[in-house]
Amino acid sequence: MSDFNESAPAPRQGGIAARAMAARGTSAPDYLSGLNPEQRAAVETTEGPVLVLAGAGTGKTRVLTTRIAHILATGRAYPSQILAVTFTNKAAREMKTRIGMLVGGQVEGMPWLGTFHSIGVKILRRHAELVGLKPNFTILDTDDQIRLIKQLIQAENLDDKRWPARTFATMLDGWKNKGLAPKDIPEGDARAFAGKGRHLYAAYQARLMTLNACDFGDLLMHPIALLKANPDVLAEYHRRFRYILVDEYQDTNVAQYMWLRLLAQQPKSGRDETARPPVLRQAQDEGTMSRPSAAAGASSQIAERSSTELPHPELVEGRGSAASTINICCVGDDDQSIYGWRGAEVDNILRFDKDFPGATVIRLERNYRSTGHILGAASHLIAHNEDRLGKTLFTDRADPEDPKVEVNAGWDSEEEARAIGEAIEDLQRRENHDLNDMAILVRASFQMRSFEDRFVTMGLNYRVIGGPRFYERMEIRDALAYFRCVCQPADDLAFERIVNTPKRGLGDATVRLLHDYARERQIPIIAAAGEMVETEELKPKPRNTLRGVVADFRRWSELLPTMKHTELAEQILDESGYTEMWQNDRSAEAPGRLENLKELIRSMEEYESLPSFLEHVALVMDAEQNADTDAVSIMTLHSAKGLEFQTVFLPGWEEGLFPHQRALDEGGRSGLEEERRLAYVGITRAKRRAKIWFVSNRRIHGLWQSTIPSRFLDELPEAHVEVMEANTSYGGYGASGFGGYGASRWDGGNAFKESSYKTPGWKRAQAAQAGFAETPPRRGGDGWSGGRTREITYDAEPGSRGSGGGNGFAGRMNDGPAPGRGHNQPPKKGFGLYSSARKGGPREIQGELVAKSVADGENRFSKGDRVFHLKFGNGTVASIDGNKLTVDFDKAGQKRVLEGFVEAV
DNA sequence: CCTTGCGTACTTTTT
DNA sequence: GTACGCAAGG
Repeated sequence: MSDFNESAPAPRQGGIAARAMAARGTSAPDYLSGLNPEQRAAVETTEGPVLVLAGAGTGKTRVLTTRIAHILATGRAYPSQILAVTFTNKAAREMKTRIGMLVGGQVEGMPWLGTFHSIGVKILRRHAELVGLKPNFTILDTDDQIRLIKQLIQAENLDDKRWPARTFATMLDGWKNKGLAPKDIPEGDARAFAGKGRHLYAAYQARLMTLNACDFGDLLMHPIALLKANPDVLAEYHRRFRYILVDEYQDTNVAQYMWLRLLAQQPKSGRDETARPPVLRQAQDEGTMSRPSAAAGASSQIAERSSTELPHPELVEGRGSAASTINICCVGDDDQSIYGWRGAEVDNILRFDKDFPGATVIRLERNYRSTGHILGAASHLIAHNEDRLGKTLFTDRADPEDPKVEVNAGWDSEEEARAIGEAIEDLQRRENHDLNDMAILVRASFQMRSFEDRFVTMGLNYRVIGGPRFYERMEIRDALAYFRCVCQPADDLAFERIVNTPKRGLGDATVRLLHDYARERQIPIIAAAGEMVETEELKPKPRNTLRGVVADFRRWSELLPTMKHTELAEQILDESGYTEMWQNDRSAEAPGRLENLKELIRSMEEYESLPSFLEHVALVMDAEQNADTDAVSIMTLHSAKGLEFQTVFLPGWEEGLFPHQRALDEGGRSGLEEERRLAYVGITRAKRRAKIWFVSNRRIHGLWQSTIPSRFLDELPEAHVEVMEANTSYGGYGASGFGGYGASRWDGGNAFKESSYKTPGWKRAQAAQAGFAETPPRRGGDGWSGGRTREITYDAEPGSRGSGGGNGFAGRMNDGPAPGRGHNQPPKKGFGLYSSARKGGPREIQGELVAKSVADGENRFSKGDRVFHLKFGNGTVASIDGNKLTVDFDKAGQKRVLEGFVEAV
């Protein structure tokens, strides 16, 4: 609350503004040197709405941070008068550091640099009571949200199987992304969930209010509602924020757009979700901050500012339309909009100049990251999209040594992993290539597995980026729930989460009783528990247990003010039996979980108290990956956005996977275009080398399916692409084999051989694709599941370029069993691989294959054999069922394991 | 109340 | 193929 009143302090000695000003040179300041003309324009056009279309690798972040430094250095605004929003904490952090580097020292006093959500919280905490919350409201994460919804669905007597809470949560998210309150949702949605859609939404919101809680969507929704309903509050913010900067504008959703429009005080226009009273006021209204009205323009701005407030009279020099005070600068790239499925509206960026009339649009097209081949390939590909503002990346760098973008074919996903693994080792060996500077970017996370398996057997260091984040892990959430109960005795969801964790015999029945009791009396569950242990309503056993739990929480709560928070946290976890629970857990993950808990306590050190820690956790916590060790990164294309690598591997470019079938089915043309943008993002991550792969067989949902090359391959320009005829060290695996064709060049000697779109392998791929393009689209199916592989025929004209990109539907390839193959077996081709794994120390991964490909009756083991298992140790075979063994392990007890996972001793 | 077994689903993910 | 969640059994 405080800094509103001190909103225009004189620059502190050594404060950011002061230092920035001191750093300012007489002519062009240091920070401007090294910018190209477009970048410089983007930095210096401070007044009026500006859209910076920043292509991949064109120095977007640099522009953004330099712009802020410039605004500060020229005295246009104080740090506290700049609103700078990003999407992720990571981006916010990076911006903070980089501004700090420009301006020198730490970025103190940029209180309004943060994510949409964190700034939303900040606004909301100040004015919580205006939307019916208390300032100390809790922020629910997805998990809490789902559990709460589930309760509501059950309360409505709906079958939670037919109406899953997950689905509702997704809908909710969609509504909130669009800024729709219960009364605003479309009729169709209102009738969803057995006609209770709207009712459930309203009930959910009501429940949040009684819990004094918000979900993530509310962090945007509430501020919007609040600002709309309270013009005086809105006016405060208008006076405060002299400059607004938005990162990754192409990712904003409707709600974020509304939020920005409100704060940017954009007057009513055609597309107006943010109707608001005209609140352009003169500065004399409030405080010392001055903000000129739209009409007042630049001159009055200077006139009104006393020397003590803003010491630099050249405040508003020239630029920008004097008639506009909307100093909003949005930076983004429509070609990198890949979050449509979670509510991002590319439209926001596409029509920026209509939303903000008179906007300056600046294109950054000079790329500093990649080679000409990579840019050429990416640009040509993305040019197939219709909905774009249009930008062409270029670079001056031209090195004839630069490799073209490679397209490689493989037999199946395992070969793909193997070949990429070898390519990585090759680069490492021949060029001393850092593993840290290589990445494998996949469309879907299931693809990661084959790489992990392969790299484990190869002994190649890798790290998976993405995955469940630290604070989403079960043990972390459990621990946090304990802390929440101690700090916020009204946190029902937290209490419900851990009453019976570790198991203490307080199951569903007891919880339901507690719940009912609490509801009836309108008190928090913990309080209800406290009361109920004094009554006869519970059975003696649960009653005594519960009494113990209640006493524990009382005790911890009392310790809260006096004890050091890290120690208290440890004590809570120990005394509750939670630590012990994992110590006794035999599973492989248990040690890791204990380690995570320690890490959690460690990370608490940085905070003052348990409550202040909890405040930050909800929004800000994530696990930093350690970059100390050299390792290849494996991640999804989505999480690769914003990163760059020397070499990038792009596997899985097959119809149905990439573009993904579901994106096609559900998104139509725009779905396809988003997939194409994803491909563009993938290629442009590479500085020097991009290696694309596709395979002809992939296992999807447990079934092997034949696949055809992605249409995106056809959209790459030949001039920048090299089609590789490949072979691997496994000889028999000619990589160019499509659906049963033998390796055409597997005798071709070492490594890769240059080829082109004219090679037989490529033509076969085309033929296959042409054939499929003719198969009628099948609607309403669930994509890849439920089919069997079908023989691919190659009777189409060789070399005929399939209609490829055009028809919007991938051919399906699931109509009958592939000849010569059981439909549930890995496609066998070549020789020796699987059988060689049977003897002589097969590794676990290959062992799995053995287990599956061995025919019945050929078992290696018989009852009574002594065997060894990596995880479970030694044991005795108790019974055999096909390739599954039941083994009595000496330590771990009886388990069913695949034959391939054990070895004879 | 806790374990076992079956059915179902299965792209992407930040806050 | 596998993981996860729910429903029935000990």
